[in-house]
Amino acid sequence: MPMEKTFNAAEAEARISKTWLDTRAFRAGANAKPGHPAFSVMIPPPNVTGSLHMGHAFNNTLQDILTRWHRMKGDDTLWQPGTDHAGIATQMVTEREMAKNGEPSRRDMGREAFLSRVWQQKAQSRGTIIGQLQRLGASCDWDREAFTMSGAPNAPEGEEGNFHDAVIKVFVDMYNKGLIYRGKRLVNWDPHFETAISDLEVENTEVAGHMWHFKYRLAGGETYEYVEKDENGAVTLRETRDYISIATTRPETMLGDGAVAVHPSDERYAPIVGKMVHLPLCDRLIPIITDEYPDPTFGSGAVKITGAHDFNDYAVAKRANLPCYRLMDTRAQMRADGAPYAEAVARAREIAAGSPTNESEVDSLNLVPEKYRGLDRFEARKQVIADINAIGLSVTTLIKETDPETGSEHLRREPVVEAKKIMQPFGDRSKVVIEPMLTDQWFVDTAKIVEPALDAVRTGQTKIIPESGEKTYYHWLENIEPWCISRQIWWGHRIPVWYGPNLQMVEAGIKLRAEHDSQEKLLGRSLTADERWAIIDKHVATASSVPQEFCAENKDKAAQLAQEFYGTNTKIHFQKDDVWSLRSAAGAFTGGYEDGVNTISLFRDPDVLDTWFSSGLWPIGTLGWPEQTPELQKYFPTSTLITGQDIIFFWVARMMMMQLAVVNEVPFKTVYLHGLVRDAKGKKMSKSLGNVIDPLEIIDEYGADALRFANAAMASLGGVLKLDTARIAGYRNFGTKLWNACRFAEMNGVWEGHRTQTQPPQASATVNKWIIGETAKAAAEVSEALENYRFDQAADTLYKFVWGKVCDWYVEFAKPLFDGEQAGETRETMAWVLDHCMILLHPMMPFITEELWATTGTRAKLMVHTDWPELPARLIDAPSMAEMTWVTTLIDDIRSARAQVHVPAGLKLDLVATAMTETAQAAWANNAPLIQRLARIDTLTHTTTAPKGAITVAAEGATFAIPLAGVIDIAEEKARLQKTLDKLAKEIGGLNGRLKNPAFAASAPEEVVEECRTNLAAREDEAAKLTAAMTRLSEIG
RNA sequence: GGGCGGUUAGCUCAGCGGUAGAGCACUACGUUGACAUCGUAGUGGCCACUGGUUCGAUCCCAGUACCGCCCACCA
Repeated sequence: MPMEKTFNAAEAEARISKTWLDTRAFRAGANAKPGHPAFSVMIPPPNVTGSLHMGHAFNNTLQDILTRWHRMKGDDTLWQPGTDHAGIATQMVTEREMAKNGEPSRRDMGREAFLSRVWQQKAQSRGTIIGQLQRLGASCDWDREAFTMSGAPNAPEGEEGNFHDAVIKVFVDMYNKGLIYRGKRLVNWDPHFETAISDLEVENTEVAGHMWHFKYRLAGGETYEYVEKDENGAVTLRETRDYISIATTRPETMLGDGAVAVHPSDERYAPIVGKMVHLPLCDRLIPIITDEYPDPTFGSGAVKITGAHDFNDYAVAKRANLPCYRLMDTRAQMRADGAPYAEAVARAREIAAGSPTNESEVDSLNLVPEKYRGLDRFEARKQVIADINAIGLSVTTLIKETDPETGSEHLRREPVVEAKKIMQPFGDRSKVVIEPMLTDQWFVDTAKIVEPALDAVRTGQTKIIPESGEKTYYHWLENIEPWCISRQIWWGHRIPVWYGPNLQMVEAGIKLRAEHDSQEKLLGRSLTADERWAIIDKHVATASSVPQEFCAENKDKAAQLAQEFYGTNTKIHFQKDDVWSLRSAAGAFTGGYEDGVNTISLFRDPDVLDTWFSSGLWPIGTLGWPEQTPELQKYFPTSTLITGQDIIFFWVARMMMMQLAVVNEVPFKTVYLHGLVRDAKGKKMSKSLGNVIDPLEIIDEYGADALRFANAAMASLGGVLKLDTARIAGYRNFGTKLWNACRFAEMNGVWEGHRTQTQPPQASATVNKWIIGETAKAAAEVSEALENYRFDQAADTLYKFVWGKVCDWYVEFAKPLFDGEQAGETRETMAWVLDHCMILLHPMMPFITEELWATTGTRAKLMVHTDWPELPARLIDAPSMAEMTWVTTLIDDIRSARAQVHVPAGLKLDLVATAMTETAQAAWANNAPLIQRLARIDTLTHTTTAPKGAITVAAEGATFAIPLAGVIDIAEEKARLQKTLDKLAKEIGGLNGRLKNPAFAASAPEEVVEECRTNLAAREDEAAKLTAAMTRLSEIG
């Protein structure tokens, strides 16, 4: 059956993909040759509920090109696929889906039920992205598909695997090595998802904000002389003040202020440092303290310090040992819990006066006055401002107003509110304003594991390309902050830590148990819950609030650790999962108590790990670690990681740190970083802009190969990736071009009885020798480009070779040859050349090449397993190359000359040679039919004198004339010649200028000088010929 | 504020010491033994600006302007 005119991608891709999958063509080690190295790539796992976007398409195309290339080379190749459980994102997607379906909410169904619901969601979505990757042609070993939550305790059937075990083991190991710790820190809190997030998950965005100025009055009605001076020390303002002025962009946080800070060098406030001020709206006094943090030149120079809701203030509060009062709940509403305000503030005053306290008590005190309790933080802000304005504690300014009716002017006082651009933190997922929040969280002590990760890149053990990526990497790692890894969500790896009472609490527990029992005996009844809690609180308050941690792989091991810790005289009991607090932990003492054996209650930490903690273990986790699997032996460290530069910190740096910390090896030898795929204009693709290009639609329209080739072509190192559909269409056309060259070959019997040949035929015709050489050249260039991750150069080379050399010239040259003596050799050559086009293109365009491969000959193996060529340089035959350059240049020149003087394209002309060197004559003789055909020349005659009324074409070693007396417009031909002469003159001028400069001859390398001379001679020769032609034309007209 | 990149044909980009290239777009012609998803020919550039190094700079260095991206705690 003859070939169709075009490749039917829609039909063929599915069929070919099935063949690959059915034959397990992508399995690890497929096509591996003995003695060849391993080549392994870890896919950046897409979110399990995600779908393929252009970034994936780009990223995976590059991985696939490398993988297919190495597989063809015979390397032991593994491309490890899989998906990420993507904690917050997946939980969000599932909850949204549940809401849509009218299912009960997450909290209503409870943790266990919700988790199985997420697993269900995962099962549903998983096929989507995997199928989409397969449509792209991704040659992953699909039998090895991994999942970052596989083997989790609640995983359903079919989700076995040990990724979860690996994650937990790493946590436990790192914990035991002191690399992971828990602490109450100020963290970024996402009020929408009600979880902590890491620094990296915060997006700082500039928004329009306001700055308000408040007065905090000095206690006891004290006053001071407030003096401002200019830079020369001259007094510019002097007044008696009974207040200090502070500025804030977040007025609602003033309710939690612990102090006002000024710079120690700030003379304006020197008289009042150490004095107390009234905190407006609150019955509290706070001190004026000094700290290096306030900038005397900014605002009033005085800063309110709210330790629990601002990162800078927190640092100041720590230095000054100020209590940090938390004002908001997990949803960033003003707290409504705890004791009434009057009670809380009374206790706060005691604490301020020096009464002993601890972190947990401070945290439990709700210092939000009743009227603000339960308000959203932004609502509270409005209220606070209004209330401060009302009591006259805003800094005001005088405004002159004109009464529109009477025209009379009067002055009015108005609070100063500055409009100001402020940087505001937003959650990268939730897009809500992030609240610094003082909570207990788990951290990786990154400072302790960062050095090996830095060294690995510094020493070149791991190479990052482009090189600028290394600078970014260093910059971040050298300034690394502790990594908050606990998340207050449900979908994820639960932190393997159980809490029990610390020894102080055990002691307190024994005491409270005694009190509890004696009370009951005294009253002769059971205590009420309130009575019981009162006892508990009394005893717990004096104990350290830090719980005893038991970090272990599982419950049993935790129990074992606990038993060892508390001694045999205790009974270990696990509290229900979802509730935990130290208060209730202590409360457990009032529960099971039998025969002098204390019941110790353990609670498992309800939090889960940051998704990036588990994906940080992707390289070893997917290979079966902690088992020492053969795959781990063979494929780790992996060869190349290809990923977006946007996750260099999230993922790359953390993989480096974690792999080094866990197995003391780098996870990969090379990291290839690429930018974000943007639209043709360079804009970010976004739904709101409506410029999103869906890779699947592109595949439907142009085929996967076109998209892939476009991706490769735009993958220049470090550049911005602008995707233009016009370009994709162009590469689809490129595929068609190759297709039709093969179709042409088919029509000419090239494929008859063809079997794959690694070595080219012994060619006698220059054209065949030439194209064999061009093929060898292209193959070498493509290999080199891929070696250097220059996908763009590989694509460019192939495009130019296949279209510009094979199709434009070789196919045309072959046409006359098929009729001659060298027909057989030419058929063989063409088959070999086209085979190599397919092979070299296969990593980039796998579908069309696999299809052509099957269509065009008898093949021992699928294209996907065909050997990558290593063609010896001797195939590049210099004389043939030179001769064909002469031929193609001559054809180009004749065509150009004809077109410029408007000779009809179809008209065959005679050619007259007025001068020809031996080389030129040989070149002509060898290729006459080719030239005649392509330049539309009838005959070649030789004369010594050029005919009059002819156009002239100068070639190397020859001058040709095309007699056109009466046909051509003399003026037009003169113009044409003049144009060429002008160009030559410019070149000659340049070359001459250089050669005549003595410094040039003295300093430039010999070969450059020589090349200049040769060039000049050639140009001058050509110019002479054309000048002569010009003269002849002038003689006529 | 700190860091990293970019500025080359109308558009999107290569090139990065020897005097500028591709694709697309555009113009003219064209069914020449595969291909109109095509062919042939052509138009189009003080390679951002200013200095410096060099025999020679689009390319190296310094500065300027503009444009991106990343990081950052000015209340």
